[in-house]
Amino acid sequence: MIVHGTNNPTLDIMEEINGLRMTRQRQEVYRFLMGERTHPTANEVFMRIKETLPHVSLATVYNCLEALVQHKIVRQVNFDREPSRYCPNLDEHGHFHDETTGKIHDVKFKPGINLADVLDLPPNTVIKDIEITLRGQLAS
Amino acid sequence: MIVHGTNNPTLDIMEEINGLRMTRQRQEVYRFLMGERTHPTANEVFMRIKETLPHVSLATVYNCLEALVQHKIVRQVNFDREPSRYCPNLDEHGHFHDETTGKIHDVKFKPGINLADVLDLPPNTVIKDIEITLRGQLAS
DNA sequence: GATCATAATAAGAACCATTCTAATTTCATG
DNA sequence: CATGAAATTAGAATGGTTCTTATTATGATC
Repeated sequence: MIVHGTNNPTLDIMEEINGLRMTRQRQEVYRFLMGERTHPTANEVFMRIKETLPHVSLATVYNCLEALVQHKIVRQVNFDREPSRYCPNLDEHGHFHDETTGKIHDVKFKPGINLADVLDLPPNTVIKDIEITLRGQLAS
Repeated sequence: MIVHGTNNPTLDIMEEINGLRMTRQRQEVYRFLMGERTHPTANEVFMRIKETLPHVSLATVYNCLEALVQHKIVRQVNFDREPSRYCPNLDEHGHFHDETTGKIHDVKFKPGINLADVLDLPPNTVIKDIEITLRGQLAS
């Protein structure tokens, strides 16, 4: 198999983030996510970073996204069974899917709100991850 | 194509629910969901109602589940990108996925809690659906 | 009850987001 | 520079779900 191009970007920052080695591909994926705030899908990331890394593969995009998610650098967001979307906002927040525009908006919690105070969980429950998604429309 | 059996269960309740005609297959799907509270997948529903309707097809199970969901008779529950699960509890509630047992538990909101009071939504937002999912483990 | 139009079901093919496989390349370290 | 581990690539495979088409059941009307 022929793998094209160089992965030695002498001018690029390659330092680790959260213990994850920042390869060129992970860097491009991450940089794109940080710039875009539209919660793109894996395929949208792929289409876009192909402009910079023409020989990147979709599998690599999936690998990069998985690595970034596992190292808590980005979050994976799922709406029903639609393709997963990716979000660089690490603050605890939910997602609102506007049915009119199709856009996804981050939703903050009101100040002082702790989800454990809202949900009737059994005592001593260890919560590792919370996902709050809403569908609806922004009134005109 | 040969379609076996009869769909004329003289002894069964066939009245509509929420405007949905209760065919034999929909009835069996619904009855099973009401009895089970383990949030089964479509395939699990299929395996089970085959015992009663040996010639039911998986596509029909999916059709029935979709019809039940669209008529707000059951809820569809998604965890990440795992197979959808189905829940006959129509009260507003979330779902807790216990990683230790693999089981899914309904999570009620604490009394007097209104989600609109918790989330920082733009004014006049119309929310049509909310999904709250948690992953973690029940402490011993 | 017979006829007709419509809806639901069955079986299997198709779809498509995602994961896997195997080969190659890159990287970190000595 | 050599070596081993990790990352990338291309393409095949996977699997939950949806689609297609033929058949059957249902409800309305006579």
